[in-house]
Amino acid sequence: MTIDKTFDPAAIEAKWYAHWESTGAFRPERPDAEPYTIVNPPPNVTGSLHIGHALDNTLQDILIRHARLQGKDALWVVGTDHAGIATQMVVERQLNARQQKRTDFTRDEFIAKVWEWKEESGGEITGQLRRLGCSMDWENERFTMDEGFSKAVIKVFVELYNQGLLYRDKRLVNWDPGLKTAISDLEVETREINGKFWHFKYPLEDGSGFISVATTRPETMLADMAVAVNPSDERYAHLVGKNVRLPITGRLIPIVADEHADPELGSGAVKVTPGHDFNDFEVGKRAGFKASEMFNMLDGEGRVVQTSDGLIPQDYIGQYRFGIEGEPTNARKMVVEAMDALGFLEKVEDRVIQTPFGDRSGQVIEPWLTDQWYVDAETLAKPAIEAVRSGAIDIVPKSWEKTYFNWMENIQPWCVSRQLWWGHRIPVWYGPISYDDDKYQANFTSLEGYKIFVAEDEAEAHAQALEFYGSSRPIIIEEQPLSISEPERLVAEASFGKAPIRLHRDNDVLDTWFSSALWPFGTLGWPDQSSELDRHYPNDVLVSGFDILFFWDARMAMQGIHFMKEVPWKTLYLHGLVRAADGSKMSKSKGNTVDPLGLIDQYGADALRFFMAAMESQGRDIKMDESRVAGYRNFATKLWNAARFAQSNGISGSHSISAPKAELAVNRWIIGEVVGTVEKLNKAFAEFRFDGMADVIYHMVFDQFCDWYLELIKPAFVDGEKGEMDAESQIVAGWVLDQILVMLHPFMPFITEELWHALGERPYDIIHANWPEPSATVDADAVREIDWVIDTISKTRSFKAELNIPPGTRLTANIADPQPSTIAIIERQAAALSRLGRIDSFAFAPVETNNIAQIVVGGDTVVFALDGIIDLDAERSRITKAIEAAAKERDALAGRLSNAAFVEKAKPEAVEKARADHAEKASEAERLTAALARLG
RNA sequence: GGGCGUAUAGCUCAGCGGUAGAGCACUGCAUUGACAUUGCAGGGGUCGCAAGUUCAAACCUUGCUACGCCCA
Repeated sequence: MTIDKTFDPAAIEAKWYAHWESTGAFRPERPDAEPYTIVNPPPNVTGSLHIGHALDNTLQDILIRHARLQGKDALWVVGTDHAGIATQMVVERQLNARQQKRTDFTRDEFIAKVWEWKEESGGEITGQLRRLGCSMDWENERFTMDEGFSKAVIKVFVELYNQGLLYRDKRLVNWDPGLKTAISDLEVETREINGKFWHFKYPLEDGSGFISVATTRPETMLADMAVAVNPSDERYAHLVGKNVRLPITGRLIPIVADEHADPELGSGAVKVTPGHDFNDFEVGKRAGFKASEMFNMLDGEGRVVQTSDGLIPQDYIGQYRFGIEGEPTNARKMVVEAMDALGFLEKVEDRVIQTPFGDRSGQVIEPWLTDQWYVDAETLAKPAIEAVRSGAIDIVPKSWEKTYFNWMENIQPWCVSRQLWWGHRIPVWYGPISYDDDKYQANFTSLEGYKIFVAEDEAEAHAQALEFYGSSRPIIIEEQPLSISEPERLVAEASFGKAPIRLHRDNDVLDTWFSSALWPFGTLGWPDQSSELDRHYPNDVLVSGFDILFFWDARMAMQGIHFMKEVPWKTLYLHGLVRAADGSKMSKSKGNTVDPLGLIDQYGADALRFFMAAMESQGRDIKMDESRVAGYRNFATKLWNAARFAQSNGISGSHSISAPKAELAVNRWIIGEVVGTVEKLNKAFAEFRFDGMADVIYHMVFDQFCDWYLELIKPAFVDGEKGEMDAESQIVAGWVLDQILVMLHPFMPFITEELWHALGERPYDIIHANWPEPSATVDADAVREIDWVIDTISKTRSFKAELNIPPGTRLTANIADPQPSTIAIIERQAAALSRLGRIDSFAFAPVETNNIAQIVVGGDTVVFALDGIIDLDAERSRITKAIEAAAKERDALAGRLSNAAFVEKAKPEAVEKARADHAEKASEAERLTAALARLG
C-alpha cells in the first residue's frame, strides 16, 4: 500500500478505531498473561469531553497501550457515572422548558424520564473518548446504576450499617436551598463576599440594661437560643446566668459563658443560633440544648417557618431568609428594620464575610438541622492512611501525600444522603417503634418513634419487620405512607381483622461519590467472587486530577481497603489541571475553554495526545499552548514523510523482533540509538514521567532517525538517476522504523497503526506488537565513527553559514596529520561526507594557501582551501571566538583541577571526567590557536 | 491562620549537586531529489532576591518577595 502524499489524521483515525473496536483489540484474550489494570474515572453521563478529560484519558491510554505492548493482560475498565445532582438537573431543566416540573410526576415516573434521557442523550462522552483513541474495554462498559453495580452499592450500605460505620444522625448539615438537598463538606465552597456586620442591643430580662451582640446574619435572631460571652471576659461576668428578652419574638434566652465568644470581636458577646450555625450548634450543645430542641426557623428553600415555641410573628412566616430576586422584602430586612424601629440597632459596619456556597447551585448554604445518614469516615480513614504510610499505595508525585494525610487525619463524618430522586435509593425502611403507635405517618424529621430496618431488598426488610413485630398483624411496605389505597387497606383489615403495620422506604438517595468509591471492585463483579476480580484487584494505577483526591480517590482507598482487605491500586498518579493560555482556570462561564474535539479536528488526535504527554510533568498544571499542539502535528507529519521516504527506497516492515546483523557503522550506530531510546523510555515509564517519554521518542524520531540516519543512508543521485539503497540499510532501517512505531504507539496510536500496515504485510496490528527489548548493545566504534561524521558535517555547514559561503559550495578538505582511525572513517564515509558535507575529497597533506577555513573535529584539524571565496577577517574572528569558547572551558576545568580540595574530595569519576574534558578542550584550543596562526 | 506548589531564553516548559536545554517565536541562508506542516545555521538566559552549606549550587538549607492552589 503506497503511503499518501499528505497526512490526513481524520481519515485514519475513524478507520483504525472502528477496526480495533470491532476486532476486540482492546481486550485480547490473554488468560496466562500478567494482568494490568486501570479503572477509568467514570465521567458524568451528562458530560462531554473537556480538555481535562483529554489529559486524564491520554495518560491512562498511554499506560494501558504500553502494558498491552508488553504482552500484559491490559484491562481498562470504562463506564459512566449516574451523577445524581447533575443528571437530575439536566432532566429538570428539560421539564422546565416545557412548563413542567419534577413534582408534577411521581418519583417512579420521573426516574423513568431520567432513564429515557440517559438512553437517548447520555454518554455522549463515550463517543468522544473513542475519538481521542482511548482503548477501553467497551464490551464491558459499566454504569454506576446498572444492576450489578447497584447491588454492590446496596450491599456496602447494609454492611457498613451492620458494622456500625454508617448511621443516621440529627445534626447540622450543609443544606443547599437551591437544590433542596443536603450536601457534603466537600461540595461547599467558601467564598469571600462583601457583607455587613450588624450590632444589636438585646435587653436584659430584669430591665437593668442591654447586652450588645454583633452578627452577620441578623435574620437568624428569630431562632436565637442564647447569648454567649467568653468565660474570661470580666465585662460580662456578672451577666452570666441572667436572661435576655429577645426583641421581636419576646423569647427569654440565657446568657451563657462559652469559649467560642471572642472578647476581641465586636462587643465580645455573640448571639447563639444553634439551629443555623455550625459554631452555635456546638455552643448550644455545651449549653445543654439537645439537637431535637434546637429551633429551626427555615424551610428547605430558605423561607421562614414557625419555630416550635410559636413565637415568630406571623408576618415573618414565608419570607425568604435574605434578599432574593423578585421578592420585595425578606426576613433579614424586616428584622433589621424592626430592630432599628425599636431603637435596638446600634450600628452597621461593612465587612468581608466568609460565606459558604454550594459548588453546583451557587446558592448560599444554610446550616440546617435534619436527620441524615453519615459514614464514619474517621474509622475508615485509618487503614487508608496507613496504606500510604506503608507504601502499599504509592502516591505520585509524592508531594501530594501530605495533603492526603492532612485531610484524612482531620476527616469529618461524611453525609451521604441526598434529597434527590435520581440515584441509589437508600435501602432503609421505617416502621413504628411499636405497633401500638402509628405516629410514624408524620413526617420524617425525627428519629424518635421509628424503627429502622436496613436491608438489601424489600423482601428482607419485610422479613426483618416480621421478626420484630411478630405475625399478629400484616406488614405492608408503602411507597408513601398516606398513599395507600383504601381497598387494599380494607382487604388487609378484613383478612386479619386488625390495621396493618406500615413500613415505608427512605426517600433519599446516596451521594454519587458513595457509589463511585466502589468503582475499582464494583466494576469487576463484586460482591460476586469472579476471576476478573481476583486478577484485576488491586488495580495497578489510578490516574486522576488532584481536584478529586478527596472526593473520589481517598474514598476509594477507604472503601476498597475496608471491603476488599487490600488497597484499590498500587499507584495513585495525580496530575494537574489544564489551564487556559493565560494561566487562568478554564470555565464555561468565563468562556475560555478549549474544546479538545476542536483540537482533534484541527491537528489530529495523535498530536493532541502527544501534547498532553509532553506537557505532563509531575506536580505542575498545564497551560494550554496551541502552538505546541501544532508542533506535534508537524512531528506526526515528519514521521509520515519519513515512512514515505522509507517506502520509496524499498524499506518495509521488519520480519525480525531482535535487531538485524549490521556491518555498516551507520547501521550499528542507529541500532545503538534504538537501544538507548528503549532504555530511556522504560525508565520514564517506571517513573511515570510522561514528559520524559515524549522527549525521548521525539528526539529519536526527529534528530537521530530523520535528520541523521535517513540522510546518511539516503542513496545519491547520479546523473539525475536515484541510486539504490544498500540491502543492509534497507533491512536495518525497516527494523528501526518498526521499533520507533511501536515505541510511539502508546502516544500516537493512529498514525503508528496506519504506517505499520502501510509498510508491510503484518501478522498482527501494532496495537498488539511487542515492546522493544534492549537486547542489542551500543557499539562504541560505530558511535565514534558516526559522531566524527556528524561533527564534521555540522561544523562545515556552520563555518559556511558564518563566512557567507553558499551552503552548496563544494570543497576539498586537507588533514595534515590525521589519526589512523580518521583515515579509515573517511574512506568508509566518503559518500556521506560528500553528499551531506559537500566535501568532494580529503587529502592527507598540508594545504599550500593561507586562504583557509579550519575546523577541529575530535583530534583532527580539517582544513579547507578557499582561495577566492574566503573572507579571512571573518574566518579569523570566527576561529577566535571558537578559541575563546574552548579556552574558557579549558580554564574553568583547569581551575577546578588545580584546586587541591576538588581533587581530594570530589567523587573520583568527577575528577576523571574533568581531566578528560580538560585534555580535550586544551587540545581543541591548541589546534584552533595553530589554525589562527596559519591564517597569518 | 495552617499547608502545598511555582518563579530558568520573548512565550510554554525540562533540568534538581560537576558549571544551562527543548518546542514555539525571532534572524540569516537554502531547496528539481520523503517532508515549507521543510532543511541548515544563528542570536537570545548574572536560572526571583539574599544569606548559608559544599571542593563545586539553577539544583541542598534558611529567610524574603511575587503569583497560584488547598484547608480552616
